[in-house]
Amino acid sequence: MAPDGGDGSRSSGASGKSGGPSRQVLKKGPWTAVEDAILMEYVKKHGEGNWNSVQRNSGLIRCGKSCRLRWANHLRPNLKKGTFSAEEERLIVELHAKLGNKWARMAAQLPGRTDNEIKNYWNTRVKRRQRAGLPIYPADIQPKHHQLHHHHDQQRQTNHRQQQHQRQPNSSSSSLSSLLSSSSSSHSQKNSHSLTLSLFNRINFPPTANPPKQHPNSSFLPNSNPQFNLFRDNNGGLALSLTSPSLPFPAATEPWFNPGFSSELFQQTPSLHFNSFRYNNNSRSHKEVSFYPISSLDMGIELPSIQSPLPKPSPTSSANTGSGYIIDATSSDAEEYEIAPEIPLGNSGLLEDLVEESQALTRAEKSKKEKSPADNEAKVKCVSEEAVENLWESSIFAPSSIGMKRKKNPLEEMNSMDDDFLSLLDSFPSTVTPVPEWDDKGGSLSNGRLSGMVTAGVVGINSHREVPRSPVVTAAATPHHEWALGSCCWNNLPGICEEQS
DNA sequence: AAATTCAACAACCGCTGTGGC
DNA sequence: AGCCACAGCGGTTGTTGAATT
Repeated sequence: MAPDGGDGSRSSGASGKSGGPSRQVLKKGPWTAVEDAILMEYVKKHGEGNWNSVQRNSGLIRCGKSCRLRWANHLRPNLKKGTFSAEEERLIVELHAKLGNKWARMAAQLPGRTDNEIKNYWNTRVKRRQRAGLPIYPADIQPKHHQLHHHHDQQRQTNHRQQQHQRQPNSSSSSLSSLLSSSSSSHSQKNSHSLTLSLFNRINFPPTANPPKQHPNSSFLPNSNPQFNLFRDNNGGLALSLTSPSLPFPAATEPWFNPGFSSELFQQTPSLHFNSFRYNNNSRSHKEVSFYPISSLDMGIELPSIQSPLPKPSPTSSANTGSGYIIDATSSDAEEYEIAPEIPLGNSGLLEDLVEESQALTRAEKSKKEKSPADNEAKVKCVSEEAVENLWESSIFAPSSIGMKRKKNPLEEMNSMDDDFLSLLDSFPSTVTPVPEWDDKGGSLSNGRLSGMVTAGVVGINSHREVPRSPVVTAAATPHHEWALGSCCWNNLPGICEEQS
């Protein structure tokens, strides 16, 4: 094994076990705007991959792993930021029921979303529901991944956790979600008929004025929800899109909106029309959540999270059901996915459930040795399910954007910034290397703005270092966007920025 | 107003899988 | 086959701001 791949991400800060070209102490912690700019510049010039060479060639004092993560989670085009839509949440729940803690695979089904994002969302959601005494999955979704084709993975993860426990006896590890995903419980099953809250309470979607964009290579799936469309692509994969581009950007009036970076983007591209959703958070009653599209110009405030805390169950109403919520599972979109509870399993994360599964595993091991016919049958089932799943996972097209969240501007970081920056400037290659194809198409974050920004930083606006970059509009937001982008193919990107016409 | 709690997010860590040599 | 470097994944932790007490 190659722990950390020698990418120097270990705490000591030495850059790699081989010593490497430099034994510089690698920077950790939050990324700065300057670092982001450099990384984006680098990726634009050299493309993705070779993350370990980023440090060598760009002067970034970051390990390759960190660079990859930063790129994947924040800088790459087509990233969708902001709160998850109800539909996305629904999808996440369904996918989790199906896949377990396979965040990356789930992310592949959620255009513009990262595994980290989904993971974070899930963990907090699980925590919240746990605290509220609610089952993890809504009544109409039952996990089925546990005893099927992911057993191996979970076994591996379990081993992994055990190892970590051995290494870190004090670690509280065993996260809730991993616990959940690795445990099949009967809890949810028990509650499946008494469950009174669906996470997806009634959501009112008004008809949109804009006709849905349709993937040219996809077939449009009928969907009762006028704001969301499901597509089945050529590969049989499913994808979700909004009928109008949803760019959860802040308005230019947001305090963290960096006007010098790309607010002009908004001004210069009148053709872009951003919609978002206003969340009518009747949070106290949680009876109804309504969305309606609004202009980005109307987005003066951060959208409240739909992941808002669940109300405390009233003592009276929660007596029997564990919660006092009114179920209103009107979402019909899930029909497209149909997570059928072939093996009805719950998933509450309760210890007893873990024990149960452990016993079940033991039994399974036994029967395995006996090579029962049922075992073979199960294997066949596994294979076929995997085949279906492979079909499922092939959809990728992601109209979205980079949306950056607020950042802080800690003074201490300001102090270190100059040093960082100077060293970066010293080592940043000045030669211009060929720009990937996609750079030509969209323009020029790099050679225009970014360089300018870096330069500007030199002459004195480095105090904006922590000012987050404004979101970068992708071609997805433009009417003539090539839809079949694919979140994995960056060699043919339509430009990170389209601000220049 | 201060302290506390919590949700959301960003980033790191440790591990596995894979491909090249 | 073994080693190494790298990419990627999943779990965990730390930080921050908002909400609550």
